Amino acid sequence: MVYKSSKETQERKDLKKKHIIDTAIKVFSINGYHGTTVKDVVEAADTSVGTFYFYFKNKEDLFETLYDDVSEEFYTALCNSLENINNEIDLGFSKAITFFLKVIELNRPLAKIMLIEAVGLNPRFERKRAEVTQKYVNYTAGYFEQMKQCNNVSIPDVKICSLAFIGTLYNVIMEWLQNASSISLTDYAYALIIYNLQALKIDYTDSQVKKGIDEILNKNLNM
Amino acid sequence: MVYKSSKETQERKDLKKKHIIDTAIKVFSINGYHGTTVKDVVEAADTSVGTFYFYFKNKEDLFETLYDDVSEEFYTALCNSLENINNEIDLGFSKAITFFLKVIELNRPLAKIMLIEAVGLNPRFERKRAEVTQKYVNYTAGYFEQMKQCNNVSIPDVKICSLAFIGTLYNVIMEWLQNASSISLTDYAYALIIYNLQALKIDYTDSQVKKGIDEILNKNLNM
Amino acid sequence: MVYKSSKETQERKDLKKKHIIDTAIKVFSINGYHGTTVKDVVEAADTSVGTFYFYFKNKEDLFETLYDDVSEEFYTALCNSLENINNEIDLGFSKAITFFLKVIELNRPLAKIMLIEAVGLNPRFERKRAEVTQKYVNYTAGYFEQMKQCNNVSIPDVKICSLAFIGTLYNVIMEWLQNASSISLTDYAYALIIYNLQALKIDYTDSQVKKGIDEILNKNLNM
Amino acid sequence: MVYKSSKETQERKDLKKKHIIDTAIKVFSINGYHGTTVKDVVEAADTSVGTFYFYFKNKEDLFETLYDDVSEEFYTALCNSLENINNEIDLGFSKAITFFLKVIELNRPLAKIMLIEAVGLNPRFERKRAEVTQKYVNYTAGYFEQMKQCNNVSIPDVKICSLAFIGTLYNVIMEWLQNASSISLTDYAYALIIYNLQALKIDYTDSQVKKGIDEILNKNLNM
DNA sequence: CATGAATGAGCGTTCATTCAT
DNA sequence: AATGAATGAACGCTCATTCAT
Repeated sequence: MVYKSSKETQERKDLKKKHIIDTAIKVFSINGYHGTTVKDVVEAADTSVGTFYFYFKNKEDLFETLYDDVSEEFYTALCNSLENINNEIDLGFSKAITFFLKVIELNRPLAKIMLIEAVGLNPRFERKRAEVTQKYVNYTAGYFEQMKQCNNVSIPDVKICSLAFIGTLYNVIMEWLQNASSISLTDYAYALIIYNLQALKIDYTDSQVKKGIDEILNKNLNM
Repeated sequence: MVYKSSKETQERKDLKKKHIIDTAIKVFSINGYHGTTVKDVVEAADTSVGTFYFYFKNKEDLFETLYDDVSEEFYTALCNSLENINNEIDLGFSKAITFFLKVIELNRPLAKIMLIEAVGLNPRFERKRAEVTQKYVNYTAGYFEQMKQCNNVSIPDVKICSLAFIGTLYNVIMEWLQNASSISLTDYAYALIIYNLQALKIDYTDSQVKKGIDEILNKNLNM
Repeated sequence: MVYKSSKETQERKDLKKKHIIDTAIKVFSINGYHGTTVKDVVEAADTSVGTFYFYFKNKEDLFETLYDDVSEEFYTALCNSLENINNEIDLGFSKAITFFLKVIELNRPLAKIMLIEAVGLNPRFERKRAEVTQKYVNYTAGYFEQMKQCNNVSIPDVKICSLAFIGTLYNVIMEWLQNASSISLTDYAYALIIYNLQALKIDYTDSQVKKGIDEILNKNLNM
Repeated sequence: MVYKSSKETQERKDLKKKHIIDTAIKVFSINGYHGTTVKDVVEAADTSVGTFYFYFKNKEDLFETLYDDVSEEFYTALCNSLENINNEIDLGFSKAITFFLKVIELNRPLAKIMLIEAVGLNPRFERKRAEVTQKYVNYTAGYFEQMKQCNNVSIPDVKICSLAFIGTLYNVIMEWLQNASSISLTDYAYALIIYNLQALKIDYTDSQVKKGIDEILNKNLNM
């Protein structure tokens, strides 16, 4: 049953699978999960249904792998952004949020899938999504916990504050996704940062915040 | 010609339509929109497909009326909750949020539909949902605008702060919806209130916040 | 079971039935039999489905009565037109055809139902239509038989000639029905008359034919 | 990419499509368009609904392709039959009509579809049918035009005479279709030929007509 | 007699999935 | 590995007909 697959063919397979996933992201983000047929995907990916079912168990399997990929990508982005926070918390926090918004902005279709298309698919997937969301919240929570012990911040309940914090990001991004893309998402960074800095009672100066934003915006991101 | 348009039959019709909608809320909140067939709804409502299509143009029409109803209900709840805020802002704010959470808690299926099932249905409906969300944001924004002019609060951008504020509520509710219902949503009220009071730099005392929460929790709500 | 129905109520019933039939003719001629629902008819007739089923057994019953009425009307027209033929055959024949075409022209919707909508409805009705058509053919055949014995005409097979004769009328009328109604059907009378006069080898003069046409066209028809 | 578009598979596809069409002709000619369900067709063709919709856009698409095929076939038959007319017009004309009737006789189901089932389907298709009919009429008209210039015939209006001519054929065929199939359609040839020869004032001798009929009837037709 | 709410059999159609090639 | 023809369960929806009021 285990055909000998040389490294090269394995690579070709991986590439093909990746190609289908990348195409599917585009198609799903335009037509939605239920509005997209397997035929739509394979035609856009210039392949055939048969090939599709060679690489994926079924339509939901595709979406799940795709969702995992995307979610991983964003998770890494979030982690990277927060890691850079050192003892200049206001600067680091500003940079982190701006960075995250920038990542989202550069990957609109991915964001649409994560935040819109993946919601309400079916009970089973809803559970999965809840778990993924939890992971994000936990990561932030861990961070907040750390801040709580080292600094003079006001966080009555780390978990709820994490939820609240991510909620602020979520809703601003949602608004941006649903409206014209002509506006830059990072335009919203300043108000969003202030809101959350104050919410957490982190000491900050306006200049540090603006400095953080600028540093990120002037940096080149490659994703 | 207008024999049967008598008040009684009209009332019976309204009741029947309401009955179908109420049943549909339950069914949709369990199986999701795509997981629910028209047959599911009519069987649960103890009626027939023909009758269904007498009252609704199609499945989407049902969901739309249902969504409008639910959204209206929550909107009213939000308005009612915020209206009671007078010059004791911290108390009023606490009461408002607690009240809103309590309304949600008492209407779990409705909340599930508003926040989960209605998302990512299809591009057309997505637009509708964006508009409804906008309505909520605008209402809160109007309120924040008012506060900005009368009080010593820090709101750099009213619109973004509204989005952020609603985002905090949204995400906490989502977490509650996706997990076991054994926990009371209002348990999250305190941390949520503090987060947003601080975010808006509203002067508050802990006792006022707790008083506000208690007042609402000990009050009987009839919806 | 036999309710006492005074003459007046009976008249009212007849009128209502007639009203529904007349309305149905219009609706059927526009949307076709299968494109017309019972609801369409009753709404156009400003009545209710219940009432409809009081007067008619079902949708097909309506069409059948309607068809019978229309067919009777045309049959009478055909008979009347042919009866006037005396020993000036060419004149009489011309008048008859022109008259028939004029009747059709004044009753476009009826003609559409007879010649288009009634065709291919279903096997059962197809038989009925064949019988009705036969009646027309037989009448004409009887007339041709008569002509054959009295005059110098060439009719090898009375039945086939009848079919052929009616076919010429039929096809010209069909063409007129399917195209813009801006052209008058009677414009086709002359060529049609000549075709059939020659086909039957009836002696004719051009002036007699034209006289026959003119006499009918200048006469007022009330139907 | 074009592996399976090999000649063989393409041929198999064409055959399958043809098979469905041929089966459908039989089924439609028995039950009529509205009396035939897609399920009826696929069961008769020993295939599945999915396959049906792989080859045809929908039920109407099937009927349309089928109608186009049939109509093309008869058109070719008509053209072939008329082309053989040379300077012995009476002989050629007789042969043409007899040939056409024979073709019809050998393809009863096709004729039923063309002349009965295709009528009154719906306004859209009615337009299509009118166009196809027009094509027939135009062809005959072209022929009559030619005769008019070369020979001593009496045709006041080429278009109307074409309509009339085709009408004679149509009605005789209709009668044959609607009644028992025990009678041969070609039995009607003689009377029909005489009717139209006289109608067009074409010089003819009885022997030539009979010769024309016989020649066709004794010839083997392969269609 | 009149009404129109209620019924449900049955239709056309879609599309995820399989499998022979 | 790749193809795409074949499958059929399952869906949304229509509409002729019934019947309680």
